[in-house]
Amino acid sequence: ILRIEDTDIQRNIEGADAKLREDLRWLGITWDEGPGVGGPCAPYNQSERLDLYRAAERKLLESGRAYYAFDTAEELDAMRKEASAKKISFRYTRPARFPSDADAERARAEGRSVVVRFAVPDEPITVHDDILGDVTFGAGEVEDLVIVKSNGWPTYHFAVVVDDEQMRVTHVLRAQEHLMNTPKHVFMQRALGYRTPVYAHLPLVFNMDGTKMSKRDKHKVVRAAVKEKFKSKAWTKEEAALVALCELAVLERWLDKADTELDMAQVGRLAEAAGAVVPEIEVHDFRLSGYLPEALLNFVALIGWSPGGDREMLTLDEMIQAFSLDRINKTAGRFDREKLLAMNTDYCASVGPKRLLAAFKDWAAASGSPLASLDAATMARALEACKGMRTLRDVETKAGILFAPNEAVQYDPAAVKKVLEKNGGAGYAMLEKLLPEIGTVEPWTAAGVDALIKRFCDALGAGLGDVAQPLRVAVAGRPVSPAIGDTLELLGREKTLQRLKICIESRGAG
RNA sequence: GCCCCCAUCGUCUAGAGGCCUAGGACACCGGCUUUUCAUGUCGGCGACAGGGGUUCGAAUCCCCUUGGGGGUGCCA
Repeated sequence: ILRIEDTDIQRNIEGADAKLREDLRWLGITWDEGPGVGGPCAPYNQSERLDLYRAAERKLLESGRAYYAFDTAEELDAMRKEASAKKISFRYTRPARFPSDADAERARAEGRSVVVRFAVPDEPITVHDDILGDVTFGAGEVEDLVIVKSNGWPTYHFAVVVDDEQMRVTHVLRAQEHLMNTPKHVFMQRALGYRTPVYAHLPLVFNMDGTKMSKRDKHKVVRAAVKEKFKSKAWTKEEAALVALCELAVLERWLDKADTELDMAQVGRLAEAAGAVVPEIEVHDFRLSGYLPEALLNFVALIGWSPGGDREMLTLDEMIQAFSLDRINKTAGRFDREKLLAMNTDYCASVGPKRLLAAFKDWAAASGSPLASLDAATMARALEACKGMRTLRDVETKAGILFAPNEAVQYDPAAVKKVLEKNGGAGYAMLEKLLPEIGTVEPWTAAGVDALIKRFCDALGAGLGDVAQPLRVAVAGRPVSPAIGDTLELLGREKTLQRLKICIESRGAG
C-alpha cells in the first residue's frame, strides 16, 4: 500500500508525491493499492481522508479519552524553554476538568487556538517489536500529545493510527527514530478499540561520520563551504547572495541553519562557486549521478539486513524471496559510498548490453547529458568502449568529447607538455608522421585503426604508447579516453583528421 | 536533564554455546594484466569495546562500566 502522509499543509511541496512515485517507479518498486492504482481503502492521500479522522476524534472526545487545549504554540514553546533552562523535563499538564465542546466553541470564537490532545493513560506499557523485542515505558513517560492541530488537521500520530486500522495494515516497519512514538500509537489503538499491528523498527542509516543521513546534509555541506570562503576572505556575504540570486537577509537566515530559505537551485549555485560537492542523498540524486537502480536498491537493502552467509548481489526478486524480519539488524549502518560505487561498477559490467543501454538512455535524458541525442547504435558502441565504468556518467566524462564539436577540445597543458612537447617535441613529430597514414584506414573501425597503428609502430620500432598517447591528446585534449581504436572509431575519420591537423598547427601556440 | 535503543575488521556484514586459528564484500597496502583512464586478477593488513559472572566450554547467555545513537514538535 502506498499512502501519502500529507497532513502538514504548511510544508507540503507541490509535486512532491509525484516525484516520490517516480523515484519508486525508477527503482522498480510497485504497490498494489494507492495513488494511481486505487484500491478498496481509497483515497490514499491523508489530505483526502479528513472525515475519518474527524469521526475518530469525536469518539475520543466523547469517551473522555481526549480533550481540548487552548495553549498557543508560542506559549508551549516558552514553557519548554523555561523547563530546559531549569534542567527539568517538561511534560504537558493535563487539566483537572476537560473543557466542553461549548468551551472550545467559545475559545474559537474569541480567536484562540484550539487543539485536541489525547489523554494518555497513566500506566506503564510494554510494546512488542519484532526486531528489538519488548520495550517498556514507565507510567507517565508518555505525554498527552496533540492529535488534532488548531487548523483542524490531524497530526501524523493520529492519522496513521486511524488509517492503519481502516486499511487493515498488519505490519508497521519504520525507522528506529519512531520507536518512542509506538506507545502513543498503541495507547490510541486501545482507546479506539483498534487492533495493534506488528511493529518492527528498522536501524537508522548514518553518514560515514555517524550522524543520521538526511536531506539537510546537502545544505550542511554547502553551508560549511560558503563559511569557509568568508573565513578566508575570498567572498563577502553580498557576493554570496549574488551567486545564490537571493537577498542578503535570506542568505543570512540560511547561513543560520534555516534550510528552507534557499532552494536546491540556489544551493547548487553556491556549491559550484565554492567548489563544494553536494552529496547524493535522495534517490533522484543517485539517478542523476549515473547509478543503476538495481545497484542502489541492492546496496541499501544490505544496510541493516543481510540474506545470510556470503550472499551479496541480489535482484529485487531475490531480495523479496530472501527477506525475513528476523534477519534485520538492530544496529545502525553507515552509508558507505565507496561500496555503493563498487557495487554499481559490478552491475554496470554484469547487467548486459541491452539493459545497460536502457539505463544509459534513462540517465542521459534525466541528467540532460549531450549524449542523449546519440542514436542507439552509437550509444551502444560508446558503452562498449567505456567498459569498466563506475557510473553511467563516466561514459560522458570519458568519451563525451568525441561527440562534441572540434572547438570544444581544450588541450590540457600538463598533457601537452608530457605527451607532445617532451623530448624535443617527439609527440608532435609522431603525429606528423602518422597524419598521412591514418586516413588510409579502411573500413574506419577500431580494429582497422589498431591494425594500422600496430604496423606503424613496428615499422618505426616504436612502442604503442609512443603513438597512442600523442594521438589521444591530439583528438581528446587529455590523456584519458577510451582505447585508441575505439576513440578514433567513435570520433570518425573526418574529425580525427581535422583534430590532428588542428593539434599539429597549435604547436608552440602556448 | 529525562526516556529509549544499540555495540564483531576503517565500513557493510556472516556468526543462534563447541564447526572460529572468527568467514565474505568494500576500502587500504603490495604484485600481475593493460597504449591512457577505468576495469580485471593474485596476495597481504585488519575486529568479537572493557570488566565481572554462568558453563567442561562464550563473539554467542546474564550483570556492570564505557562508548555511540535516537526521542523529548500544533514535522513526519
